[in-house]
Amino acid sequence: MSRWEPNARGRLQQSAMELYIEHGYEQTTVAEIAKRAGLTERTFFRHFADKREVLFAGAGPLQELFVNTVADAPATATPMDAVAAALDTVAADFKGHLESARQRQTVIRANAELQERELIKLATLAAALTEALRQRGASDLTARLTAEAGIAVFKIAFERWVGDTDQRELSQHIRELLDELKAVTAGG
Amino acid sequence: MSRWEPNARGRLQQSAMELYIEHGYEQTTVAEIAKRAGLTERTFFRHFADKREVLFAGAGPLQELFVNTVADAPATATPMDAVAAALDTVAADFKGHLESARQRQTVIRANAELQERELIKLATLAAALTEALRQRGASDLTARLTAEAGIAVFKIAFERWVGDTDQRELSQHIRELLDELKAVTAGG
DNA sequence: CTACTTGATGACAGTAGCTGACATCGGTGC
DNA sequence: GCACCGATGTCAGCTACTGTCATCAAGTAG
Repeated sequence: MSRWEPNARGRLQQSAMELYIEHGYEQTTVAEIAKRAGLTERTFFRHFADKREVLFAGAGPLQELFVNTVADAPATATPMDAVAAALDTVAADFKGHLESARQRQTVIRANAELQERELIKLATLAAALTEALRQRGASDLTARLTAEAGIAVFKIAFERWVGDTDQRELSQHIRELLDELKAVTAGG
Repeated sequence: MSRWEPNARGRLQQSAMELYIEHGYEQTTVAEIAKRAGLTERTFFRHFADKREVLFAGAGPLQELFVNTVADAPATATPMDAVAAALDTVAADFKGHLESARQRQTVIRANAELQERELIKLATLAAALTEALRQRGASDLTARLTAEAGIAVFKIAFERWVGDTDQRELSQHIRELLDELKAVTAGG
């Protein structure tokens, strides 16, 4: 028998999410999160860099999925094609997790610090996408802009997905946004 | 004669900038900034919501300039045309301030908290742009996406402007990015 | 001229996020 | 059996940030 309960990190994530929902992010102290998880405040900070980071554990895997899909796209695909393929893959990955996504977004939308953290996660994702596109031979300029446009599409599609009351899938929102992007930039 | 030296806010901004450059953002305490400005820590927090905000006083006027230019664009202009016009106006406004922009970006790039704050300022700007485009009659979807694309162009152009060693103007970078955006979304 | 109000600042105490240093003690390898 | 490792606890401390009350020049009313 081991000295401690297993999965301290997971318990901290769950406790944090519960408390952020119950009382709000600002009203929750790290000490409370740790206590609910059966740990101390100091241990919280060994697992997560700060009070915000505990909500963003999924960012790493999401970025991997994005980057791998771009890397695996056929060599003939344009940069935007490769990004579109990644968006499809990611949309499939979110399928069935609408409710948890909604809860998380509700917490984040209620607090500016959390929005900041989400934005920098998306910016990091865009940087990783940029690098993946460069690996495929795109120019710096093309890679950077395509990545930013792709992330913009993802961000807006995601917001609409969790905000909508109808039954549209994330992948449908993404397709709509990609079409709209083409339309919006076509003129002139 | 008045009771205190005038322009406390400006003195705080200048002191903060100097100290962030001299010793770095993290190594600077708010008490030090206030002391250099001849004030107390408490007064710093009456002028700025937090230690980061003192670097972003220009965000408000910038947003106004963006929004007003979009609003004043001819009724026949497409949403992207209106945003392009705003980008031109903003580029003209930055002309001649390359060195101060560089200093500021150097400080921001060295610290994650400051990058987060910059990102949320850009997101707020995108939201304001979205609203301005909606006022012109654009749909929610079009307005949102055009605003985000425009801000992406601005962000990348600005980075290249302050990062480049050559003599290209911000407006040239913006034109190049707008062309590239069209090219990148045209395919398929 | 006096009294009252206003507004920017100072003084001070307190909370909470976050860090460094050291102790603890099951599990693991030799 | 012993040394080491790694996850956790304990504790002291710094600093960002807030609430509250005091201060006092300048403006305003009468």
